[in-house]
Amino acid sequence: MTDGVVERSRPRDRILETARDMFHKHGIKGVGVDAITEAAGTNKMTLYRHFESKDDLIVECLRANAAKAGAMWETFEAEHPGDKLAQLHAWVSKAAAMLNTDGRGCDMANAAAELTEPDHPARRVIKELKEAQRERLVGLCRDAGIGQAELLADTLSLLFEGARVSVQTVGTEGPSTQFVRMAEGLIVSFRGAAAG
Amino acid sequence: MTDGVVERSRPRDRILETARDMFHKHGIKGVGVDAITEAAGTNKMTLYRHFESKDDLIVECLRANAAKAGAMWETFEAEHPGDKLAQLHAWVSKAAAMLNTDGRGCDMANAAAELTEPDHPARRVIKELKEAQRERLVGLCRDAGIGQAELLADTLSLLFEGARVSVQTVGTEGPSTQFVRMAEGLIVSFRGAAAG
DNA sequence: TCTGGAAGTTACAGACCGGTAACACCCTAG
DNA sequence: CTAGGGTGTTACCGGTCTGTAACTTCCAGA
Repeated sequence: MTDGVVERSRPRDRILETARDMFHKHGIKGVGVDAITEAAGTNKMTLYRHFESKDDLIVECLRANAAKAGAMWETFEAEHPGDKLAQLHAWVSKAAAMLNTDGRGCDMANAAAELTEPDHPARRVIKELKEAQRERLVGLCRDAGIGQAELLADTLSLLFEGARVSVQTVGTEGPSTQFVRMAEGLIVSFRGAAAG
Repeated sequence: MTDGVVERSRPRDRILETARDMFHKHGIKGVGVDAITEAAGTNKMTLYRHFESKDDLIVECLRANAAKAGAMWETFEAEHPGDKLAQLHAWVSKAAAMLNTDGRGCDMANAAAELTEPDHPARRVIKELKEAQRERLVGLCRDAGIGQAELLADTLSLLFEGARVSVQTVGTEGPSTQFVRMAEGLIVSFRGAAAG
């Protein structure tokens, strides 16, 4: 009933995919390894043959999420080759779509909220992956010819991040409905400013 | 060592205060009722004489947090009586200060990330309290003479919310450093626009 | 066909969880 | 002094958690 990844793929892949889905939906501490392996159509021993611990599995899930998010950027480039400004608009559009289709926030942000131990292995990879994402957005803004690229990128990412948690707390009818208008207005405003 | 609320106050107050602090620091599922009562200098039975369940305690903690946040607004009015624009700037300043002094995000947002059950009692009070906070900020913007008060209030709250999760994921040196600049720029921009 | 490794099964350890029962205590109001 | 309510103490329940041990089954490749 709950399981959906019982296709015949390698157990490790099924576990990773199932864990990603369940962590996303129910939170990390809200899902036990037994539940993951059962939903993945396998068993606990197999999980512990492929992952050192639950923490290790968490880290791998976060990396897999980042990889999937990274693939999204390639579609922007593929759909608007060379047109960095169009890719930036595509980012806004994609972000807005995520707000409406997914009531849960960013997996990394949610994980950071749950895993409070300062030296938890997930914390350093969260920071690493978030910084990489920021670099990417800054680069896109810069290549789109925007002067204060860092400031725009940071503003956009803060808005998006805030919108995701807003969806999680008050739902899709809250402040997040204004996200596109805010983001597009900012881009216009930054493009209007001195581009050097 | 960890406990700090062993002053002689009523056990219920000590439990509530301690739980607020521990939930904030370690997350909700990261803290057990035993740990709370021990840190509060009391015991589990006393907790369950004052609170129906852990979920009930969570709800009361969230309400207490909101009450404390509400008190903050009164200081704005007290320090800038009648000057709504100054109060808005005070809000920005206070928000920025929170970003630097508290590495954890908003308790309600964190709780929403952890408590994923759609009908969890905490979810409805989170929504209720967040909506009340939004109303308050919208009202302040409107009273400050800003035309698109809702849009500014939503933008500011999304920025702040995003900044808090950013601090939680990448630390205080990330995009959140730009929060004040972004917020003040927005206020200027909105004041420049038609105020009707 | 044989073999070796991957995967499945069962059972368990040890800890922690939320929540309750039964009882002893203490302190204040009458 | 006494009665009673709030509090503290201890022990316990049933469940869940991560992680492991020992063993069996299965299947692909030589």
